[in-house]
Amino acid sequence: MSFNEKCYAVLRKVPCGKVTTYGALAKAIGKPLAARAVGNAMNKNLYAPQVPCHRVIGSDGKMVGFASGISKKIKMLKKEGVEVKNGRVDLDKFLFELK
DNA sequence: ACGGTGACGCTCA
DNA sequence: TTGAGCGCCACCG
Repeated sequence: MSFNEKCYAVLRKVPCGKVTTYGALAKAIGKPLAARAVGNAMNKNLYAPQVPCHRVIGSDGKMVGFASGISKKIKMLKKEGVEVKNGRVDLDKFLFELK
């Protein structure tokens, strides 16, 4: 089980209408400071349609990166019931507690 | 084994 | 409040 696989495993648990952050995800894996590495894993995204990488956002609730386009990402989230304002998400309400 | 790269995160100006 | 800088970790050539 390589690092990126763990990322996918945890991310896969995030339900619709909820989101998580790279930092939280990294922390859940056991590497609180590996947020960057997580992003790297998402970028590779070997498990493309299987993993909801669009539910992963920045620690401040701002969308970052995403090769497919931020706009599209926002669209998908809103579609799932996540309230997005100016490319921002209310972490207090939509941040999923990873365990 | 080494160095470069990147979908991050925090601090300081 | 926004922008720039520095430190992190894992993957790839």
